[in-house]
Amino acid sequence: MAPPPAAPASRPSRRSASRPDGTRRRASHSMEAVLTEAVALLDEAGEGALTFRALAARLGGGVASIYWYVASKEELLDRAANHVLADVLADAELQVEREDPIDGMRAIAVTLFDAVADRPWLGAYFMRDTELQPHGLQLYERLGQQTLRLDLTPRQRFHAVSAVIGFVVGTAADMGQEPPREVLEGEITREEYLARWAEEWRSLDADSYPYVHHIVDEFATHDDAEQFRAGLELILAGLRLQAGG
Amino acid sequence: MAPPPAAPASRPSRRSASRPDGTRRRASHSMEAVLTEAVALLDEAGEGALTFRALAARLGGGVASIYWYVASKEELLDRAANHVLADVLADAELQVEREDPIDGMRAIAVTLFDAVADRPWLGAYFMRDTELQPHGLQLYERLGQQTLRLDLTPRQRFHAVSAVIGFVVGTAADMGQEPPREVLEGEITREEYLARWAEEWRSLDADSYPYVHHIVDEFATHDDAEQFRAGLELILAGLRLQAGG
DNA sequence: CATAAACTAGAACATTGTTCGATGCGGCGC
DNA sequence: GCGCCGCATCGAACAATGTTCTAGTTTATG
Repeated sequence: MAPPPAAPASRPSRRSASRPDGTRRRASHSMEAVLTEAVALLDEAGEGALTFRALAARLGGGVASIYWYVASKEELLDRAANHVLADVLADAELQVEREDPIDGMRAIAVTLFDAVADRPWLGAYFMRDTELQPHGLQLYERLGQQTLRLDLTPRQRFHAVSAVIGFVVGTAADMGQEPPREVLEGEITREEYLARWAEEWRSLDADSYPYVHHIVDEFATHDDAEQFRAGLELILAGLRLQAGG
Repeated sequence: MAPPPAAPASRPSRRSASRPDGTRRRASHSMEAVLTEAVALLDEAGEGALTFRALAARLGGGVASIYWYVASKEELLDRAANHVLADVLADAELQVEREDPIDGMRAIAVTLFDAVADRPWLGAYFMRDTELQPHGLQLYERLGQQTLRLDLTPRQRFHAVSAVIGFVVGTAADMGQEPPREVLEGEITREEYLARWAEEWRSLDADSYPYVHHIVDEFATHDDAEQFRAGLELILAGLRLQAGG
């Protein structure tokens, strides 16, 4: 979505086919292995867990080796995002053959949401650099293709796709914020946690916070996915209206 | 928007009235000063520029002193966000007296967007902890109050407000990503930068990327604020429809 | 076999958030 | 005045991180 830096030609960063031979003294990585382990680290313990040292240990090599494949941590995360988006894209391609283009948009949006929701880091690195993230660009393209089947101007199509992506990424990143330790470590459940917050809200002055009191029960029992879907429907309804029903 | 950690009672964190007396050996801060300088640092040079050492230097004191007011950098950013939201809230309050509740929602959303757009860090820390961010909660309340004037169920109201905030914060954070050095240092303008990216897109295969080609001109000349407004209108149109026109 | 490119890695560096312990400052009871 | 105690400040040290330097080893190719 956001403007990408023009990629400086930089290092070759080509993969090396590590032969299936198991007996090698020195660790042999290959770009694929680096990204796979990086994503694994990210998925297991969140963004904070991805350090060059932890990654090197997992690869059984030295810290500096990673720099042969990647020029910086930023690039590592850009590439890791693209790596994950390959699966998202594959899923999305399957669901594109809808009669109704808006159904197609919804399907892609939901797929992307699911991916970002349990990978909070992905939101921040989605389509930052189209050169490093071809899969992100393709996802963008797929979503946009649906709008080509709607009666809209190019500008309206551009705005529609931007809106959907902004909403998906923003909402997912927001919902995916690292839960506090208490929940992560299983001390309390998500419900208890929500209830605790709800209680805090209920203790607010009712006259000053009529809305908060009005929705506090909904909040306490809400489901993230349903909340997302509801918001998405608003956008899609507005879009359908714009396209002339 | 996202669940907040239950605030551990922690340090008192009260302000101390630093007397106007200029001749003091030791630096006397006060919470207000800390937050003000932190925000200034953030605004001047982005999230990366806010370090405890830089902040201490600006305050003319030692690094460890800041920890008397704030338990961690996380809390510092939460409080800084709340500090900024005070102004946003004041702006929003002025624009709430609309006839049409949806006009009111739009006004608040635009105000919040403007604030986040040129403060990328704000998006990531918006309403993370309502106890530390009362202003964020009040903004949420104000937005929600508009929906009380619409014919909706509590759940629909909850979803509507969540959708608007998710879209605003997500889009603004996305658009507000740090521009690359070339642009920041004035080597090239934003237009040239966009044009460069557009050129890259135009070089893609036209059959595989029909949509990208279709909107590339729109992209090259697009205005962030207009793009945001267009997306917001989609949500609000969907909402109006849901409320029965 | 020699040469260059592909690839690995140890050690060192600067910078960051955070903690510890010591020290000053202000008012209050006596 | 004196001593005490809570508020407030700060220097120094720590561990962790991204990154660079430099040197080494492997692999393909002629």
